[in-house]
Amino acid sequence: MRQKKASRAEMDVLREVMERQPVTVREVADAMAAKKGVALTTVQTLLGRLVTKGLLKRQQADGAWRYSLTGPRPEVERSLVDDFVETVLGGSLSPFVAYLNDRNDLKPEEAQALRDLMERLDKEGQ
Amino acid sequence: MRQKKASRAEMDVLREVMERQPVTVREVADAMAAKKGVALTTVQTLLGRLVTKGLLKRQQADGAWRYSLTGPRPEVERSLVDDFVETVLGGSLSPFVAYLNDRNDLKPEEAQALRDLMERLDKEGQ
DNA sequence: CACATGTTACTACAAATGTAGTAAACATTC
DNA sequence: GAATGTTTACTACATTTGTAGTAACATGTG
Repeated sequence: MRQKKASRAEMDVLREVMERQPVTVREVADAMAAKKGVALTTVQTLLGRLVTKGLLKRQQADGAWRYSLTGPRPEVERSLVDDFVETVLGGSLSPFVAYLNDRNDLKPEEAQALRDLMERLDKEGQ
Repeated sequence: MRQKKASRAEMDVLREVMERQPVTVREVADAMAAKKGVALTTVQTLLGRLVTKGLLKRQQADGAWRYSLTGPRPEVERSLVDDFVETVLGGSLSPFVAYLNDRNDLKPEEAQALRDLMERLDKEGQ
């Protein structure tokens, strides 16, 4: 089930939602205001478009809509990576590996996760 | 020097260029025709936009323009990944790790590269 | 050289995106 | 319950993106 793609601006709010769901328009706007001044109504529009695209849903909660992901977060994130690797890298992971190699601030859990993956790959025998 | 971003359609041709540079409009169009029917002039427009955005440059070669990356490929790819991790994943790599975990068709070199990275991380301590 | 063919430059235009204003609906407070 | 603040629904509009047509220019070929 290929997910409809979010635009770049939409991604910004999608990320906020992922991190605080279920969240209100204002909360997202405030969170974003920190880095970048964007009007409340702009956020509202973006959230609406994300709902239309099926990435978000919203439910009423004490007099205001609260937005949240339609699916489990890990799956959504996964499909984002999936799309990126496919459309941008053309399926090749080497650029990603190169990137990781240049980046030395991996969080311990992340490093651990990668380590686990390697182990699994080894067990599976290439 | 934050690179101007390529749109999705532009990415398609950018990838072709990366793989065959320096390449002509027709070559890119032909290569793409395989998967997706797109007019020669469309490719031309896209290439032009990529030049404008500073991602590609072109030089005359026996009567036809040949397009190629303005910078070294690894660097371009890296900045693509960089941008993705930043704007889409918000800097977190866990989603990527999750993705890798679900994907079991890593090429041996890629798996090896990841393994090398882990080693380096281990050596670096923490 | 007149024509067929390939190459490039412009132009076009609908759809998607980025950004936001305005006004109607509610809720809150003297 | 009139004034005020908050939330939501619509509408708007300039850019950017996706896609391509047309015309001008160059070039190889009888």
